[in-house]
Formats: sequence, structure tokens, C-alpha cells
Amino acid sequence: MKERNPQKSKLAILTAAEFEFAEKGFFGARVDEIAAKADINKRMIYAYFGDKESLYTQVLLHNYSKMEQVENRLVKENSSGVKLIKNIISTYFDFLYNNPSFVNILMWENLNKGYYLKQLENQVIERKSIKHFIAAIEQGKADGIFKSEIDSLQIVLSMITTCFANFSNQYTLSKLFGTDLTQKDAIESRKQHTTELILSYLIKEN
Amino acid sequence: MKERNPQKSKLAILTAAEFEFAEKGFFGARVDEIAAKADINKRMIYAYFGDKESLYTQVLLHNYSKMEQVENRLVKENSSGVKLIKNIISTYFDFLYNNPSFVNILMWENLNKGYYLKQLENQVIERKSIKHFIAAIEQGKADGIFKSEIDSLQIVLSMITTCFANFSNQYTLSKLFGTDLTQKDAIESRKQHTTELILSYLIKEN
DNA sequence: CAAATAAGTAACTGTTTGGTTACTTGAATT
DNA sequence: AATTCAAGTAACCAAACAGTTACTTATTTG
Repeated sequence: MKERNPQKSKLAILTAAEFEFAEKGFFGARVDEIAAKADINKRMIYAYFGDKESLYTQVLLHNYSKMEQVENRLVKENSSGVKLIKNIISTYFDFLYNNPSFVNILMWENLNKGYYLKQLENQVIERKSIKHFIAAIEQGKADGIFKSEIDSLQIVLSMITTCFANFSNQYTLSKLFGTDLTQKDAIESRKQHTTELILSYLIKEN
Repeated sequence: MKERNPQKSKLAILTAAEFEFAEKGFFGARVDEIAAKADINKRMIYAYFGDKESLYTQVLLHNYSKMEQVENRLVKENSSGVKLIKNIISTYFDFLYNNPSFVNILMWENLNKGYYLKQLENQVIERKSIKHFIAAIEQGKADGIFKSEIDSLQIVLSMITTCFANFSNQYTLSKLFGTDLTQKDAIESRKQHTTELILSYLIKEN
């Protein structure tokens, strides 16, 4: 029999579950496969997490809090204006590049019409960082740096969607454009271009 | 026994399959459910399409050609400069709004790392419209309408990704921003804003 | 150190799944 | 009207699936 270590087992299950759910989604992932990858008996998954759905919810929660941590760091830096915008885009690009599981799980959630997301507590999902970004852009307008006519909610939406789509649509876009957009240097170019695009729209020229 | 009508049966299968695959993906979709929705015997699916995989490929192909048709119409119009950009964005928004199955199937493909996409012939996927758009932006630069320093491939990428992410991430974004972004008027605002964003970057100011 | 408890195991169950087999029935061709 | 063949049907199969049961073994604690 294997050495006993509940902490290690739980972590092994969560790690394997994250990989499997990210790779195949809730319905595609197999409990047997998660057990095999975690190198534990399947019974332990049910002992620790109840059922497949609860396990998935834990993985979902964990991924959202990873994102939240990064955003909180961004908010704490308390930069503003052009520097903040550059910071946000760079941070999102880097986070999404380093967390493909997060990207996938978000996509699965959208395909499930946000079914499991709805069950999570709002505080984790309705991240306050968004409000912070919007307020910062309003401040930029007040300071005369950013154009006064822009809609700050819309531009924050554009920033987030533009960053995300570079990762979520890597395969179809690569095929469509005939270049491998999963490569690090391609991502770096996209980051650069996205920053220029957003800033050129925001900054008041004179 | 039911009235015989192979054409009608085939179409019923394809329609049901498109719905099921869009809703649940290749692995989540059930052949039995497709048969039930098409109101035919499951055996007929295997008679007409071989297996589940071939049926999926047909659905994939059909969706891509729908998109291609719309793009070809866009190319034929032969508009240029600001009008073309407005046209492209508006057309993509409308198409994606009216074809949620297309949006979903593209997402499934990305989650499958483009596995089934790879098997399709290149001519259907590497749409020539992209090259047309890039060339048109180059022309705009030559005509002195668009900024000479912009990268036309990057801006076309940005246009497409920005349009798409508004639909692919509707549920997670709605939750994140606390407003229902699936509504028609929300989409209309996004279209308007995206157009302004892209044009403000492209147009040479003076 | 023995009793209690938590950690881990193997084998099983009822259901669902993609795909098949053996068959019947409708309609066009002769 | 008999033959032929495509269109359609029902019942089935082996494998895969989420979840369970009954059990064993390691570790803690009184």
C-alpha cells in the first residue's frame, strides 16, 4: 500500500483535475483519467470532493483566484494614465500566456453558457479590478491626458477581449492567417500592437 | 413506416448535428440525440455519413463555407478605405450575431487544438478575403488615408479577434462586468465602439 | 500497546455510448 | 405485377462511464 498523505493526495487530484478539465471540459474529462493522472484510487476523489461537479467547481474557483491575485497586484501598484494601460495589457498577455488552463476553462464556461460560473459567489467573479480600471480611465480624462468623449467601460471591455482572443483563438487564427500565432515572438508582437491600438485611441493628441 | 425522402433525411441529420455539435462539442454531442432531433433512425446517420467524426467534419465544413460566402460578398463590393473597414466590422458583427453555431464550433475547434480543422482542405480555411483586407489597408496607406507606419496584418488580426471575442466570451464577460452583453443593443454598442477604435488607429490625422 | 479512526484499495453496478446486425418495407424499373 | 434495390427499423453489443460497496491497512491517541 502507498504511503499515506492526504494533503499530497488532495493536491494531486486538483492538479490532475485542472489539467483534464482544461483539456477536455467538464463533460469530456473522465474521473478515471483524473485518478490515474493523480496516481490515486478513484474512491479518494469522491471521499475528498463529493462528486465530479464539485471537483470542477473547485478547479474553476482556483483559476479565478489566480487571475484575481494578478489583478490585485496590478491595482496595488497604483499606476495611472499611459503607464497603467501598458501595465494592464502586458499583465494580461503574460498571465494568459503562462496559464493556458485558465484560458481553456473560461472557454468551456462560455460554451456551457456560464452554468458553473453562476453557482460561484459573486465576490470572486465580479472582480473589483474592473471598476478600478474604469475609474483610472475617467481620471485620465479629467487630467486631460485621455480624450473626453471616450466610453471608459467600452475601452476596458475592448482591452480585455482583445487580449483574450489572441489566446482563445490561436489555432483557428493560425490556420486562417497561415502563421503560427502560438509562438512566443508572435504573442510579443500582438502585445506590442494591442498596446499601440488602445493608446492611440485613448490619448488626446495635440 | 415513415415516408421515404433521403434528401430531407440527410438535411435533417445535418441540421440536428450542427445544433448538437455547436451546443456540446464533438465529444459531448450524442449520436442518439442527433438521431432523435432529426427524427430519423440512428442507423441512417451511419448509412449517410459513415461515423460521428465524418458527420462532424461535414458540419465544420458547412459552417466555414457560410462564413466564406459572407466574406466573398464583402470582397465583391470592392469598397475601400474607411468604408471598407466599417463594412468589415459591421459584417462580422452581424454574421456572428446571427450564427451562434459558428461561434461555438470555432471555439470547440480551438479547444481541440484545431484537430479536425487540420483535416480540412486548406482552400476552404485559408480564406483569401484576409489577403484582400490586408492589401486594401496597404492601398489606404499608399493613398495617404491610413498611417504609413501601421502593420496591416496586425490590424486585420485585431479587427477579427475583437469582433469574435464579443461573442465567444459573452457569458464570462457579462458576469465580470455585471451587465448582459448578449443583448442586441449591447452588441450594437460594441460594434460602434470597435469601429471607432480601429478607425482612430488607422486614420492619418491632420 | 490496543482501540479508534482516517487513508487507501479492488471489484462491482447500472447506465450510457458509438457502432452493428439482421430484418422489413416502399418505390422505381422491367 | 414481379423483381430489385435503396430507405428505414428495432434490437442488440462491447466498451466506457460516474459513482458505490465492502474491505484492508497505516497512523494517531488515550
